[in-house]
Amino acid sequence: MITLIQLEYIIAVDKYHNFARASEACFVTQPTLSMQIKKLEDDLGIILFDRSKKPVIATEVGRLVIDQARVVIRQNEEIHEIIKDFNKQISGQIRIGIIPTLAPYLLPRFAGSFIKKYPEVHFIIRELVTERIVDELKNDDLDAGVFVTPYHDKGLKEWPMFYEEMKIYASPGHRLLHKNEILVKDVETPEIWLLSDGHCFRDQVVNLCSIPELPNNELPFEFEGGSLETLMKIIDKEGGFTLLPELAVDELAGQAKKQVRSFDHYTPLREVSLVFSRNFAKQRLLKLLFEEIRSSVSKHMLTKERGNIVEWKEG
Amino acid sequence: MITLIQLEYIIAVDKYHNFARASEACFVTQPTLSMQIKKLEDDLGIILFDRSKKPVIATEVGRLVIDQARVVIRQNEEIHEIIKDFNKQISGQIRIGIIPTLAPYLLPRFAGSFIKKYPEVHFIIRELVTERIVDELKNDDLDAGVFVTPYHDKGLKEWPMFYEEMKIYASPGHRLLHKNEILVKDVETPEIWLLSDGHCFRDQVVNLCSIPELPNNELPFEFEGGSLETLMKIIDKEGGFTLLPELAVDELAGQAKKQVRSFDHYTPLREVSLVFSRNFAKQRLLKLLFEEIRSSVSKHMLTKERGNIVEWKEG
DNA sequence: TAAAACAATAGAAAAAATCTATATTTTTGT
DNA sequence: ACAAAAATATAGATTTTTTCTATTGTTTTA
Repeated sequence: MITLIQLEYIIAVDKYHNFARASEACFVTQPTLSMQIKKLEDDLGIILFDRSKKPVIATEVGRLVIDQARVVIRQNEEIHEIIKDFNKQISGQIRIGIIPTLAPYLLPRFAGSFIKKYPEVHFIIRELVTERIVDELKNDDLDAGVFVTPYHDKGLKEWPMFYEEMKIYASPGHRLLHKNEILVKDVETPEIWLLSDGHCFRDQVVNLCSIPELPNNELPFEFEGGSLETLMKIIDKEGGFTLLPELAVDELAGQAKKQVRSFDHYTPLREVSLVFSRNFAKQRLLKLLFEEIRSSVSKHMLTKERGNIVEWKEG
Repeated sequence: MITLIQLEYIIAVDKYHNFARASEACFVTQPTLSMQIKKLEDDLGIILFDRSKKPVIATEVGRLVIDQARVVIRQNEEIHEIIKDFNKQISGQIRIGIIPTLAPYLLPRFAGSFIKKYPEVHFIIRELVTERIVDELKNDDLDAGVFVTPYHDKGLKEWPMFYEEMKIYASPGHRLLHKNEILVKDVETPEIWLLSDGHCFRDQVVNLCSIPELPNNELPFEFEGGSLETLMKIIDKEGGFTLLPELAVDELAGQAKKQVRSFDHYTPLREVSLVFSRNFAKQRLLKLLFEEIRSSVSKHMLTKERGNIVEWKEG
């Protein structure tokens, strides 16, 4: 059976008149290229290149076959062109609201590839807390929201996209990092740092730890903010710990990675959905966005079976 | 990277509107086909088939991509057409003489594929003993001969094609079959059956066993013939043994296979060549025939390094 | 509403492609 | 003509990919 790779290889040899240089151009080693060409020659029952002449030159049949190979490769590339053209037909405007604990980690994953794939779509993104997103959805100032569900609002439709694990981030040398088993009750201490009110992730942590209200009075100061990055920097300096969602943790590098732990025996998850007004008409673009976001996160996050969803809002 | 197989698969699904039947048509299992199509869809970043509808139907982009896939496949098949057309240019007559101990085993291996590949070549084959072939080559009644070399004739040119091992074939239950080591001296007995005079293989066996002349007087009757098949049948019935060339042995099936042994510590070989008159002009067809025959025998026979060539004619 | 048909998924096994190291052949320069 | 260099082929190990079997999860049909 002929393969497209083999055709690429013979085209390269025909171009460079030299197996070694052709193999470089194809990003493989010279034996790889030699073997594939030999295999193709055996399959076709003909000799494509006259190796006795240096530089190597195509045989009489080889010439004809290589020219046809170019046609095949060109027609194959046409498939990509067809898709690009088709995606250009997808046009219009889409206005998205996304919460601050997701935006910096999720946006870079799908925004670039989405706008490249659908160059005719005008894509507007605003970073807002959940409550604001819901308001604007209902006012029709936004087309869709990306936030943590279930939100329990009859007027909204939720398409769950993925499930993020809630992990622990502690200051270097913190006692939690040395425990060989971390349970939920281990984090039910006033030592925990939280985002300010209004951020659903704060409510989720409070819910998980089942404490009515956590006074921060053991900590050197109170923090009012919505940035996980800031929170981490404070913890590194002042000590203590917090919980972080999985996508934020994935970004960490080097030393910081070692300050992360998972809960044992119980995996708290937060469900992230694409949310829109129930009577929203043009769902086609949303469906494409939904697929794009899902394919941008790693596969294991697509299923909720690995843990338990933590609610943050009463139904 | 798109592969041609994937394109075949999507064309099949588009034809049958059903993954299982498409997979049958492609001679693979349904999961194989499903996975390859999924892989292609991921690579292209689009969905080709709408599986929610039964029977499955191509999506809008899917339709465009599948149509282009047909173009790619057709252009690829054109490569084979080009080669077929080219081979039609190869025409003319070629008259070959081949010895009786090779003809029945070697001819079926290359004759069919050769005439199919070069339909414009008129191919004439005659089964003759070496001496007759040489005569007719010199009379120009044959273009080439296939026989055992070296023949030591200055007027002839020999292209060695392959090397056949000489093996032992004994009647069922024969003592030779139970020896755990068979040497050349073990077969130097009058119990050995041979072809009649004029067959080079007889001379080779006599040469190998280094006995001036072997009287057959211990055997129930004398055999005059040139067919190894007949010889084997006699041995099965009357007892005794003979030597057989490798290609004849390869044909054996079931029980007969168990009556075959190889020599230990020493592997006698016979060299089979394509031979032609030194002043023969049109060598192009001969070269093609040479390649065709070589590619029809198994690879290990192409080299003489595994044993020792037995001569049969003084230089 | 149960059975049948169909496609997706998981894990193991088989096949194929690729790599490194080395041999062989051809070309080049003296 | 010969040694060195350049180019391609070959061998064996390793990695990657494909395919298979078995099973699960959906949708359709009766």
